[in-house]
Amino acid sequence: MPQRPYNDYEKKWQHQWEKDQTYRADTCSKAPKFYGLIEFPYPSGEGLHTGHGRPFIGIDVLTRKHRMQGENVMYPIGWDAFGLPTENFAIKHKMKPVDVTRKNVANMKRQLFSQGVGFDWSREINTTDPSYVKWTQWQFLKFFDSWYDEDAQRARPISELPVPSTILLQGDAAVRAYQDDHRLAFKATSTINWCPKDKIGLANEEAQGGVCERCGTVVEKREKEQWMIRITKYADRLLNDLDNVDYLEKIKIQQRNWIGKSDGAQIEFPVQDVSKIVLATNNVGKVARVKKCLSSILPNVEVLTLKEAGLSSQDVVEGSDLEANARAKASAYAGKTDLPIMGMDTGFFIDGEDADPAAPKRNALGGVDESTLSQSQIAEKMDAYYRSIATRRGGEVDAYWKDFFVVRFADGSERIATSIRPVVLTDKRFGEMDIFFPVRGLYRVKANNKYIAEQTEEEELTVELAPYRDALVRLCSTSIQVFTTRPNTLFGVTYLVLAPEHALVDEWINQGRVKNVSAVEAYRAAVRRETDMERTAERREKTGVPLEGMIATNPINGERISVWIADYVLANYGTGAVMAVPAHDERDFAFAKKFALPIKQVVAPYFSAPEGHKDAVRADRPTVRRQTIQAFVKHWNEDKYLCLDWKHFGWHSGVIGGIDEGEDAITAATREIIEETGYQHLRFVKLLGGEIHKNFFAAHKNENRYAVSVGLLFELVDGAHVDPEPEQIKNHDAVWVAADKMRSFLSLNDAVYMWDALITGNECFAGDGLAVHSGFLNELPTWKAKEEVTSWLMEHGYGKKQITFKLRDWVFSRQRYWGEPIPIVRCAKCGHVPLPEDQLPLTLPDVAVYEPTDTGESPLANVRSWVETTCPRCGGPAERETDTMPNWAGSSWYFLRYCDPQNDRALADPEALKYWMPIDLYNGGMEHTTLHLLYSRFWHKFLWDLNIVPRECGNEPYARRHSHGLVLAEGGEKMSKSKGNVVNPDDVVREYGADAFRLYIMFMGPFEQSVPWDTNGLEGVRKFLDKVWNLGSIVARESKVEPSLLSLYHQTIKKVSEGIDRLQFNTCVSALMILVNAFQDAGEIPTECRDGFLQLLAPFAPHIAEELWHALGHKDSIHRSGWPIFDPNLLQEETFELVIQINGKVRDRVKMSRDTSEEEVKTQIMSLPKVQTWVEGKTLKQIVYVKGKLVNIVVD
RNA sequence: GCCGGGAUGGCGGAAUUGGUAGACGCACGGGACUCAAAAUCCCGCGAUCGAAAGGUCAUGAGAGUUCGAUUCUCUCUCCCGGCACCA
Repeated sequence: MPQRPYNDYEKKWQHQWEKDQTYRADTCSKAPKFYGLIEFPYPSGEGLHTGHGRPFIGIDVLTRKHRMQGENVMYPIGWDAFGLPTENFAIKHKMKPVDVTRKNVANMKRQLFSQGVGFDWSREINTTDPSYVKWTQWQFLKFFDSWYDEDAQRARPISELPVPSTILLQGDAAVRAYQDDHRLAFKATSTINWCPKDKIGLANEEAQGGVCERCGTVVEKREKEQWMIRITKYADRLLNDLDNVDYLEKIKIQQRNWIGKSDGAQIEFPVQDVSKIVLATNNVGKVARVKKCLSSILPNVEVLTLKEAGLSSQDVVEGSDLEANARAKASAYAGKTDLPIMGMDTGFFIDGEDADPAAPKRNALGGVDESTLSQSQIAEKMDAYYRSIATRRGGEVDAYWKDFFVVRFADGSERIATSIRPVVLTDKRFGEMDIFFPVRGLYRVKANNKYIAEQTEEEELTVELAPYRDALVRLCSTSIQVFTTRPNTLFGVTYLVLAPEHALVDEWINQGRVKNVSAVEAYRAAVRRETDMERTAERREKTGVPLEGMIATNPINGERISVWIADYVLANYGTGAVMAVPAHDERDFAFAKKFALPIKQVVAPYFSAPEGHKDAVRADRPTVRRQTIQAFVKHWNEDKYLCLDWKHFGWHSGVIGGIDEGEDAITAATREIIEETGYQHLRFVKLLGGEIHKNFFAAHKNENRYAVSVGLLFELVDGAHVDPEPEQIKNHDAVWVAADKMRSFLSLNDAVYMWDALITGNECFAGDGLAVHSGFLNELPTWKAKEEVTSWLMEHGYGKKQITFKLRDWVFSRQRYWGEPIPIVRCAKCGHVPLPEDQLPLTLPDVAVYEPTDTGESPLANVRSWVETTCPRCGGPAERETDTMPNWAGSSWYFLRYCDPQNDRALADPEALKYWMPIDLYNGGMEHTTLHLLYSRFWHKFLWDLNIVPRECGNEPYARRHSHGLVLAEGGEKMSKSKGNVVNPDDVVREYGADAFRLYIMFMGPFEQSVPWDTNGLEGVRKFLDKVWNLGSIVARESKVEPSLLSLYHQTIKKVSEGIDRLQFNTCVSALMILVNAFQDAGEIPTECRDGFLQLLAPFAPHIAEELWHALGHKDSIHRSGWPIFDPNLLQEETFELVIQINGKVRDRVKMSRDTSEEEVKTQIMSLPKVQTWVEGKTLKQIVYVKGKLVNIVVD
């Protein structure tokens, strides 16, 4: 038997393919395209291990099939080459990262080549190439140069950002600051996770569980100014667009969880500190307005005019501007009352007019003495004046109200607030003039685009006057904003908790309102010292400190509640504050227990039988409402409980009974237990959770019952027992049930619920149910109560619907050398200035020392010659940004570059992108489903928004995403260098050949599951390949082909074709093995099967297939030769084996012709001897016939 | 704790809409060839009772739906992955 010289032919074909460019993709092709992608590898010094082979070879098989089908296939490869391991290795060995990278790439490239992976090497890219870095930096500058338009739901150039007139008025610097606040790439100080070992800031994603993802070191917190990217703006789109892509379901779920959308409400809890306030004016209009605004949010603030406060009006010398006027008015009454005095002044400013801020109204009056005119004359004059401006300026002019408020307290302290209400002046006239606000008829509110006279009072308050009202509220109280997903529990709020870092805490401390400052500060310091590790440690005891002196008001019921700080509330989620509902939230419950805070049930579990159930409410029967109890009675010395078995109704429950008029639950339960069971000496132990509601048909009373029920636990003191009255026990027996049988014994949901409460001791109910003890919400189901309470909050200005995401903005700065420099220059005069495009790429300085600094600054900061530069805008001296980008940057767009890898005018030619995108299949590891996948989807959407990626490509880069399982070491553990269990593919390829390696990798198990490596398994596929090799010596017979063999051949085509499409490679290999075994058994390969079989084999074992293909006399490569097609008529043979079951058990099989009719089948099988013996003496009940498969004879 | 996914021989795993459980491969046992070994080929290989024919039991455990359940439903146990004080 000839040896199979795989070493010779594998090398031969690998070189031939390279020479022939067999796997090259052609962008100009008219053929349908197929873009298959694997995650490009990081060129590590260790090279590839066998696990890497799985995705590479799997997608190689898939793309080879598509190529053979005549499609224009792109299967590219590149290197994600920036990164810490290379940098650290280079530092350690005194090398340059660029050289380390080059060496590693060469090695891994050789490995891939030797495995016969059909990559299009002409498209190879490397993220560290300056030609690639250029475009990564260019795209960063696009983020810098963009803002997110919420209305249009897309990114737009910053030049298109509408800047409010109030900002424009403040000059260039203010405009720049405003723009900086809206850029998608922005700089912000944030607490970062700092790895003291790697000396690098980590993204939240890289510091999960409080340890560094790379080295496992416990991370520290540091404050640092970092570049951030506003990925949160895309949260909704990243979430919703998952519906339009074909990802494995588990991948979608992970993405959804990571984005973490929560639907709820934002609620404002006022912390009022002013109860009476005097307005330093007798202007009725102003007073009315203030009263209206305040009463809507702080109803118990009493607003007095000077007269009402018993103060006589004084002449006030007007100041030079609004602030001075307001201040002067307030000061005029200082010392004359103990009440706070509010001075206010309001001005009307017209954009572009030469307004006099000191006396704006005089513009309208044209210097006429105000005192000589009546109110209506003033109004008329002003009306005419403003209208003339609007008309002259083309109908519409930007204008705004500016209000200034000063509250002066008796102790001399002041609180100030301003509000700005933008409006548009028009020459249209609506409604009547308001003598106190004389331009009323002429303006339109910018925020809602409605003319003043058309506004409802509601709109006036919530839209037009919102800034005004907010300012007033701010003067009379502080308010705490909380986010909750369960606004329906608002009546159950018993305290508030702020994150220790919350800004309000600082504010209150500064105002001297917190009475226990030292305790609060001590707690905050302790929290700051904690690592994330400690803070999130499991089953951690709740800690916290009350803010003494701060009392909040529950807006829905006016209850006064305490305010705490505690580290279980996170500063960076929601509003950094929560309303605590201990009865319905586990964390709040634990906290309330620890600090003895009140717990108030506001949701009752609700039980009702589903429609059609025997216990379901019956429409034709009356409903009787009752207070009831359900009691579990523990045996006096055994672990068992007294229960009721309702003989005729199928119910198993605790002792159930009604509460009579004037009775409490314990008395009622005691009475019922004695009456129904006869046991006498009871001791009450505790209540089981709160009340529950239950609606059902009470068969024993023939009526519907709405029961409000309470669970109780009793203990029997002794066995004293008196037989109960027969009347009491006609419906049920009292039975003893062992504790461990209780759960399966109890048949009623409510009984099980109470039992669980008994066992777990859990008094906190976090589920949905009916609102109770909740005023106007009572007995509404949770979903409805949420709606109702939210509308109430909106109506009363205390809150609104709110959606919150877990997703945080992307920390984009790394303080390391081996990454893309961020192409920004810091200029003292101009701020952050982007590098002009013609200065890209900004390359790393070629320096000897690039070790990280302990200060947390990038090593680049030490390279002064590189750092010092000139400002591209003003030409003055400036410094370069020294942070570099994270690895995720280059990998967020590499799939676009593959489409046109050498382009130096664009990141890729739009035509190439249109042709190739989206990616037909993207395969990668589950470890990248949260980060890389999300970042790159986001990045792609952004480019798409800006039309850099053409519309035709779609806004999702990956049409289909799949993931592969790990290859584990032989013992089932993860392969790792430290464990020394890594299998090197080079050894495998040398010893068994590339084809055997590939085939085994594909055969070892389901593609998406983790499977341990097994060297013995490799022997199996080697034997298979030997068989294939030796098939050559089997004579191909031209004579008639055995029908069963031909049918098997067509089945194999079907199985392999479909299997590859579904990435079920293991079953494809097994199908090929079955076919080869059949060829061998037959001693022939039918000529008509010969080529097709090799074609089916080619994607898996490309070398041997090519070798045998050429041995058959073919001149061109098998890999572009076509793909066999099965004939559906040949899939089945004419006869089949009918399975005969009797009562579901297989008793016989019989050959049948496919065209036998059902009748014939049935009569034929009944006469079979085996059937006879099984059926004899029994009555035939039914015969089930499944065509072409089986018959099931059912007998009695 | 929450969200996913899973559990099938000694092992990796098959069994697309409920229809012959254990395909294919490994390991193991027996045989042929050989002086012998390797390689190769042939046979066997879930458990159990039986001389055999054949029966019975078996897809993590328990229940249910069905003529029929590895597949669907419920409860539980264990394993893997992800998230984790996210209000």
